[in-house]
Amino acid sequence: MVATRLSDVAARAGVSVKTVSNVINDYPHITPATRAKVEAAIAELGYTPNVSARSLRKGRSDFIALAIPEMASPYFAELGAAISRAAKKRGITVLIDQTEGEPAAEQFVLDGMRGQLIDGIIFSPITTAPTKITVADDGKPLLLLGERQPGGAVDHVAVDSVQASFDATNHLISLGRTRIAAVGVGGGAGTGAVRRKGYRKALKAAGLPIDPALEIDGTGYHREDGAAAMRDLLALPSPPDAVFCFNDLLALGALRALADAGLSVPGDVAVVGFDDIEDGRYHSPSLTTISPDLDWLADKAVTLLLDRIAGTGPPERLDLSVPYTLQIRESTTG
Amino acid sequence: MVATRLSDVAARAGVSVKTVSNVINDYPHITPATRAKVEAAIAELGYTPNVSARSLRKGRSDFIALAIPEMASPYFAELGAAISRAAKKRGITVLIDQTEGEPAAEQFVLDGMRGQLIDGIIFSPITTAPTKITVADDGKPLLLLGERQPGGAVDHVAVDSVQASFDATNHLISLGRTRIAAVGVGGGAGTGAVRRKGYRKALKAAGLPIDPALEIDGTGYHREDGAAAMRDLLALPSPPDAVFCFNDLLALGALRALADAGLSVPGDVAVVGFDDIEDGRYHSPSLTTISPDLDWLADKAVTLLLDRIAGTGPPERLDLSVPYTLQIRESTTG
DNA sequence: CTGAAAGCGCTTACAG
DNA sequence: CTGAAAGCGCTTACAG
Repeated sequence: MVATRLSDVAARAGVSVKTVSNVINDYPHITPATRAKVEAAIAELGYTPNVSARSLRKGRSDFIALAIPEMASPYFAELGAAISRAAKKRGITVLIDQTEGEPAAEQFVLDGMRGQLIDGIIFSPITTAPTKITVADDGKPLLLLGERQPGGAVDHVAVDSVQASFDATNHLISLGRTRIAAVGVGGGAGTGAVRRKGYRKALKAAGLPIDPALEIDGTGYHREDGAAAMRDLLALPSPPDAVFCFNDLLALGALRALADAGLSVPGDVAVVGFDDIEDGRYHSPSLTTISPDLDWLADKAVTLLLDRIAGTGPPERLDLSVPYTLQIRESTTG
Repeated sequence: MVATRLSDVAARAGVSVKTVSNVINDYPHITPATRAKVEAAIAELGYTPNVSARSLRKGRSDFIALAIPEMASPYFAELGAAISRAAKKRGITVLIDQTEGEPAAEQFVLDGMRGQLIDGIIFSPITTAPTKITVADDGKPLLLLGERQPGGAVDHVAVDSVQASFDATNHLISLGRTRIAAVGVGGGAGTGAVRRKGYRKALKAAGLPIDPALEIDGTGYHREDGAAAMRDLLALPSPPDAVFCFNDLLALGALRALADAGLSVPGDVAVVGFDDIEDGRYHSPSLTTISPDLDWLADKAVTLLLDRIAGTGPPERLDLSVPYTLQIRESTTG
């Protein structure tokens, strides 16, 4: 596009290209006078560096990829916004890649997205089992979001889902509920299994029975899955008096099904979600949910990935636990 | 990263680099035998082209930017997903840039996002007035989403907001409502003004009075703005019996405020939105709204922008009108 | 502190 | 149909 090159700036400022490059890259040992001359020339010519040339030479693009199942899903949209913001602060651009949960797309990510102009990858898998995740030796730095891979070789940043699910279930128990359903046990990449673990743990701790009829698959984690799950639960001989949905979309779908059935929330059935997306906060009734600190997550994930890219990260793989709170709202306390 | 270069492939296949390049770029006049040899070498070495080098040489990156106010807002998240998908089909990668409605960020976009590795820009402004939008002569191709700029020099793809707002308001009139409020008249980049135009037009056509007290600013277009607007409307000496909100988030906020006030929808107040985001479809009551065809929008926007980049677009600036439907749901018909 | 030159990995005229 | 070579615009040893 613009024809201005580094050498044009150098000519105009009366210095060598090396000097201009030094100024642009903020290297030391430039006299203020030289710097001023160069900066004036840059301004006059409206020069901007050619990113392709720089990447080619340096072997770094200052781009990272964020691979998520779908950006239109509110949790991932909010996550993407947080990560983009955190990266921008560090001069890094985020490329968002939608895998749509397709195994081939997820494998492409695990293979380092070869040919893509990126220095590293933040990946939220949904199809690939955590145990299947390994990094190629010649691959780009990879950081995983979501459920943990015990003993894996990849950095992780995630909420402690077992503990959070225990807390969510326990909240329902503390309200005196005894038939507590779980929706989303079939969730991908280990999510369903891990959250069910916390759910069952809370039931056991309270001396409540575990009833497989109350554990619903809910694969897909969308509103329609939550609504369908709730309809199934209401059709049971003895329906639940509370539901822990493994994400907020499932919970919002469940609330819709409860409204359709003419039941009151939390009077007849209390509902808890997971994620704290904005929809849930404004919904009527507002949704009790697990609220992870997305800004914390984004900051740590970007920082750690950039450390890996720079080769300055710790020698061992890291497993960071995202702070969260249980937000108690109308769907459990009226 | 990977050390394999074009010349390595050429050496392995026993041909020149030119031939390998020809195979990769699908140029004609390659014998099937040569092609097979080259493809075998590529597969054996796991070769992938270096994108920086290619961009530097060709002066094209096959990246386009999508500049939107915020990707966590459901409408923009859904728009971003649709545009990413449409671009991917054509081998183009979309870079999402969040302006957060900041004037400086929007100006940066209008200046062609200099220094960014992109061939063109799809831009949804929110702060910059449509009349202020012009393109630099040396700038990259730019395509605008949102309200029209009459007589401007930039391609546009947008819903006919006047007509759509007329339809939405008319739907409320046809239900016998007579005090119809409008929320969002202060919306950025002309949106509020244009939608109010359609709203007023419908009132006039029906012989209903225009009451400025029923036109609420609603700037921000988020749920909280809709809730605040609704509370203001309910505090009027004679509150409205219907509300046309200029986007779905405003409408969802209004529904929340109506629920808090113990009013029934649509019994006491009917509500219409604009955008057809997924939240509205599952909300209880589900939201009557204007539903633009986002896949149509994404396809046309990407195609037209790529034509501009290639220099094959029509000589005149284009103004494409996105098909839409009025989705009638519970918030107006119970 | 600065200059001249090589080279990152491609694509593309230019010859053959 | 293929080969040898130039050049896209940077950064970075290497000299001075």
